[in-house]
Amino acid sequence: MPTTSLEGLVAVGGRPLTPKGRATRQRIVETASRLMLEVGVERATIDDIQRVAGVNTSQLYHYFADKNALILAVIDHQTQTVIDLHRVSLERVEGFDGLVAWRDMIVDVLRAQQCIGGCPIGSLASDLVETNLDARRALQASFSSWEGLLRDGLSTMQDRGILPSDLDIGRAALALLAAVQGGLLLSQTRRDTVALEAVLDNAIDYLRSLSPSR
Amino acid sequence: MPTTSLEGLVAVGGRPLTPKGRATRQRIVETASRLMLEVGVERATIDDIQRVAGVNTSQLYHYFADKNALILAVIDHQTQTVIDLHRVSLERVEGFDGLVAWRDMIVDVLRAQQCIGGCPIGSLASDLVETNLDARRALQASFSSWEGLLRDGLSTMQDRGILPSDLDIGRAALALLAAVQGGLLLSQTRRDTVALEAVLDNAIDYLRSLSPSR
DNA sequence: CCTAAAATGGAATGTCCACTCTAAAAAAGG
DNA sequence: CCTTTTTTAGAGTGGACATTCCATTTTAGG
Repeated sequence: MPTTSLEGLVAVGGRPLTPKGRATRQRIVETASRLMLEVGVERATIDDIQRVAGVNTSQLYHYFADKNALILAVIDHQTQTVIDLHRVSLERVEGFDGLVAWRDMIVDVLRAQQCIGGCPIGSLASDLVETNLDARRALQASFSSWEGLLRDGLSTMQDRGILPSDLDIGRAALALLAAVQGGLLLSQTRRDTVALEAVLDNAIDYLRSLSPSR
Repeated sequence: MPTTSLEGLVAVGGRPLTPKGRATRQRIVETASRLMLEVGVERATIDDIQRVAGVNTSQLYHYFADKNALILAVIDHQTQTVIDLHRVSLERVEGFDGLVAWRDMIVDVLRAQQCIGGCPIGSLASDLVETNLDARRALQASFSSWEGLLRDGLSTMQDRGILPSDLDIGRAALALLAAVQGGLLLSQTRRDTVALEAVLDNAIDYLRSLSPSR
């Protein structure tokens, strides 16, 4: 398995990184992440990434064996970004207010970027699932973590009696995640947040309809 | 506006098509549609499409000015396919049974293709929204038609008193469509239909929770 | 300091890919 | 039939793109 145990701490060939090297590598990954989100994985050229990141060919290939390795690093990076963002929002969820705040956060983020770009993980998934097995597996794991965050939030609500104890939390979390993905894709296409708002509101209202304490 | 008024009836330069020409054009569009769905728009090479469709370069460029024109034809074709499929399923919707049958149809189709490929329109959208304005507009229209089909179904239910008269049908239709898209993307990534089933079931159950007659 | 390793520089290579061009075969239609 | 249009043939082109290679500069650590 070509897994990097410690992220971003080695270059090609397992060579260690100096602070400077780590910074360069980081800059490449961040630039690649942005470009791949903006124009897709295929259209984000190595040349483009080089130019925007301000590095040259050797630097890029010093830190990544090939474009595929860079793609996998981008997946890790975007997963980290999304998970961090949603963790702070979801770990405070103790009731429907928290869930609504989470919904608002997602909508606000999309609006802030003018409905451009969609989901950092979802768009990678769309680009890569059918043509890159390693990527598909990594993205599956990303979705899993994200789903886990949601499950934890719902679980807290369940413990507090806000959701029925016989509710299948895992399934509900998966449905919420799907709602986010679909809402983002539609909103990205339509360039307005209505679709995202509608699907998330309905998903949350559905849970509300199950709530015993209401 | 570069709209083709009558689909598939002219070659480049507005030339009319003989039956033979129409067949060739059709074969190209169908092959391109399949390949673009399977490997994405970028990776579906003109060469690949030629080889699989059994045509040569001249034939392809006789019917399509460039790859972009082919892409737009593929969008039209896939839209037609999806709309036709969902119309037969949705125009019978008069109650929740019909909605559930529609859900089952979507799940069955995905299962039949082993969760490979995702949504013919959704994956085009993901590939093209950020880099191809004409495509984005066309796909926006595709989603709109699809949404209209759903709205009609919900409207029938509303007329029959199965859904409350004050329900925002448009918003509900949009949410359902988003659920389909998100469910398909997740299921495609996970290679199982659970995500699609979960999000659609919840979306339908939400509508059920609003139903006066129940 | 001095040496080994890491980081940077950038030209060069070969493949892939969308698209063009010239020409011939087939079909329409008067 | 004979002319015009449509369809098929397929070699060729120029650019884009991922990757390689050789060389120099910078940093780490004893």
